[in-house]
This record gives sequence, structure tokens and C-alpha cells, in this order.
Amino acid sequence: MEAVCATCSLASLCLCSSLPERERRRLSDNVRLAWPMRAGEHVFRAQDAFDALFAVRSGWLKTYARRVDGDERVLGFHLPGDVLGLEAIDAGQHDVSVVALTDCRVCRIPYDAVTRSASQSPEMQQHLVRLLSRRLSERDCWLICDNLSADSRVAGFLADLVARRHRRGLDAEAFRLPMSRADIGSYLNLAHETVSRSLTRLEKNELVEVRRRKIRVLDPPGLREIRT
Amino acid sequence: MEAVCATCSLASLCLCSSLPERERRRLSDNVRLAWPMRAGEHVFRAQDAFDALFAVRSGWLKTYARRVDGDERVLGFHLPGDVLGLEAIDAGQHDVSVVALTDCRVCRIPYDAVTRSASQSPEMQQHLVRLLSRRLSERDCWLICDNLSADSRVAGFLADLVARRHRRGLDAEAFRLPMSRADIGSYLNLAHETVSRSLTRLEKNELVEVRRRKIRVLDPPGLREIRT
DNA sequence: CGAAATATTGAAGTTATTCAACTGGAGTGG
DNA sequence: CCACTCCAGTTGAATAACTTCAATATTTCG
Repeated sequence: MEAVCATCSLASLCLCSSLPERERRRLSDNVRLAWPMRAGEHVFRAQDAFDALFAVRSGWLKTYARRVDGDERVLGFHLPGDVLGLEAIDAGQHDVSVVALTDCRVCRIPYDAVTRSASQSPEMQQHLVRLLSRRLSERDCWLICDNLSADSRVAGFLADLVARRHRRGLDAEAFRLPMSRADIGSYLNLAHETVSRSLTRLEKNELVEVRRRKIRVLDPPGLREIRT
Repeated sequence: MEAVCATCSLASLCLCSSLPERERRRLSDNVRLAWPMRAGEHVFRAQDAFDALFAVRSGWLKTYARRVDGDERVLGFHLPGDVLGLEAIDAGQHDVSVVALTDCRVCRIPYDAVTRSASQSPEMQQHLVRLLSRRLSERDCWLICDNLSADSRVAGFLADLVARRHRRGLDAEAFRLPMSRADIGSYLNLAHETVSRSLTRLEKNELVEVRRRKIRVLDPPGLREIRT
């Protein structure tokens, strides 16, 4: 299978946008559209050497780390267009793990190709810096840390997913949550029982319909507005 | 007052390290060692246009944002060597505010000088990318989010300050906390009363001595090990 | 010195967690 | 096809932890 950044619908989110055509082709030649991954397979693990960035083409993934006590802490969920591995550039070694939650396709972009491209193309250089800067400003932990009730954290989490799916042209009204309640809880810093109860309450308030992992969002603005 | 990156003891943390001498001088010519700032003055505010990065030379500062409801949320505290403003590069506009907690000195580094330097020096380019990457990997929110008790959050907060002061060659055993209990609470997502109580408990356990804002750390490893 | 801000401490109230029981699907194998 | 099992999810009750409200103490600064 061939990587065709030139025609990739996600290019604007990825690394190759804003590259002059010649550079884009050059980078593209170095990119391998990874073989489809099965749910449960890892893109990389903490401690692995860093030598490439990854771009999600399809599917869902999650980033997690191990706590001191050994158990898992979920740090984020990824959709098509997300770039993975940026935080390992400096250390040259991954400090988190990324695992596929569903079957996925992921592009591998060797980091030396990025460096080479950046040294010859100011546009590429800028793009990389801006990608990093944007990620810094995103701070998804506001969701978690902002002294919010369980309900507003869960609502905010769903609103975030809806917004991201919408931006990517995916169905944002009804979709399947690929992660367990425990994953959501780990991400939001709530017990999985609390996540469950919150979803029930959101459903009672007619903001969403939840059946197991199937979700239908009835009132997106309502979700964003919960502040309790 | 003149900026003298060449002789700055913080260069390795800042932007000008790993620059060839010629480039360093060039950048240095564009850097202004800001006039000393008084406690309470802002380096920049949310909504301000972004056109420069800032490097802390001395003193303490804090970053904060406004919540939806209008009140302040503290996002971090800064020591000499920290670079401020990186998260605004992409948007071209600041989304957080930085204010001096004590009298400070802060260098202003015009961003177009950085861009120019980067386009001519692969080292500078790399350095900027790595600075951004490192900041991404730091994730100070682990402290806050990691499902920890109030005591371990406060202990972790102190341990983090100790480590950072140590790395910078500042007195890490005894120093003055420049921020209020309310600031610490906002940062750690705790009520200020809870911060106060936690400090009292840490003192009872002989990990620290706290008198108001004066702190003496008696058992740094002990601080790091609290997990309850 | 006196006022305002900051910090500490106590008691009551809330909220999420924990422990436990139970339910419902998905997958397995007879 | 139907049990059987396992895991994820839901729900209830008791508990623990933090917050809130209130009173008091200590600094700081005009």
C-alpha cells in the first residue's frame, strides 16, 4: 500500500500540508502507510526508542502511561488526523504508550525525513513548530482539572469528541464509543461507576442517548454548557 | 541594560544554546533584557497578539487563565530558565496570562528573530522543536490529575519545585513560596483550606517545616513518595 | 496603628469512591 | 440452538475525602 499525502484528506492536520509540492512528494516518499493494525496492537510503547512520528488515517487509539503503582492511566484518545509521538522528540524515547482501540490505519513518518525536510523547507519547519505549539495550547486536562463535577467532566468529554469528529467530517451525532467506562474514568479521573452514573444522569436530562457503547448526542450545546 | 546570551547562566534552558556563536550573537542582538518587572505586572495577557517569546532570568511568575465563570485558574509557576509563550505560536495570540509573583527580570525574544535564526541554523531549528517537545512531555497535570489525595498533590507540588530549583542551582532546601495558598489550590485543584491542612499534616509528618510562606524541606525523597 | 489580605482551624455538608450485588451481551463449546 | 462463562456495565449502600461556611489568628502594608 502506498502513502499518498498529496491526496490525503487529512493533510491539513498532518505534517505535509503547507509544504511546496516538491517537498511534499519528497516527504511522501518516506512515509509508509502502515499495514492496517488490529485493535489491541501498539503503535509504540513507553521506553521504545523514538525514530518516527505517526499520523492516524482511520480508527481510534488511546495514549496511556503507567502510574508509579503500576496501573494504567489514560492520557488521551485519538482520531484520524491526529499526529502521535511529538512529545518524544526531545527525549528520543517514548514515555507513553499508544494502543489501537479499534482496527486502524496509521502512517509512519520517519523523523529524520521530517528533519531533512524541515532543514530545506521553511514551510515544513513552521508547520512542525505550529503543530507542537497547537498541541501545547490544547491542554485537554482542563476538562479534567477544572474543578468540575463528574457530570460536567463526562459531558465535556463527549462534547470534545463531538467537536473533533465534526471537524474531521465524521458522524458526530451518533457513533460508537470504542473505549470502556474504565478508560473514560481513567482519563477523566473518575471511578468507572461514577462515569456510568453520570451517563445515566445525562440521559435523564435528555442530552444524550446511551446504550452500552452506542451513543447518540441529542443536544450538543447543552453538553458544553454543563457547569455544576 | 543589555542582553548577553553569551554569558547567561541559563542559556542551556533558553533558546540560544546550541546556536553557533555567530547566530547566538545575532539572536542576542535582538533580545532585550526587559526592564525589571515589579510583582503584579503582566508579561502578557490572554487575547494579546503574540509576537515574542520570553525567558525568565530571575524571580517567580505564574500562568493563569479565566474559567468560563470568570474566575482565575492557575496553570503553572515559573522559575528562571523557563521560556514563556510557546503555546501561542500557532494561534498568533495568547490564550493565557502570565503575571510576576515577585520582582522579576524577563528577556523578550522577538519571534521573527527566532524564525529568521531557525531558517538559517538547523541547530536553532532543532532546539526550538525540542523545547516544544519537552514542554509537551512535561505534563505537570499528572500531579493534579493522577487521582491523588490532597496530601500527595501538595507534596508532589513541593517536590516539583524542589527539583526545579535544584536543577537551576537555586536553594532547594529552604525558600519562600511566592504564591498564596489559594494559588496553590487553584493549581492543584483543591480548596485553599485543604492546601493549608495538607501542609499542616506534612509538617506533622516531619517532611517539611512551613511558617506562612517560608518553607524548609526536611525530607525531599519522602515528599516524592507519598501515595495515598 | 489600623485595615485588608492571607492563613489556619473547626464543624457540617456534599460528592465521589468503594465494596458488593446484579444485569446483559458476546463468545464458546456441547 | 442453547447453556455457560466472562466481561463490561449498571445500580445500591456505606464510607471517606474534600469543600463550604464560619470563626479566629497572623501578616502585611498603607
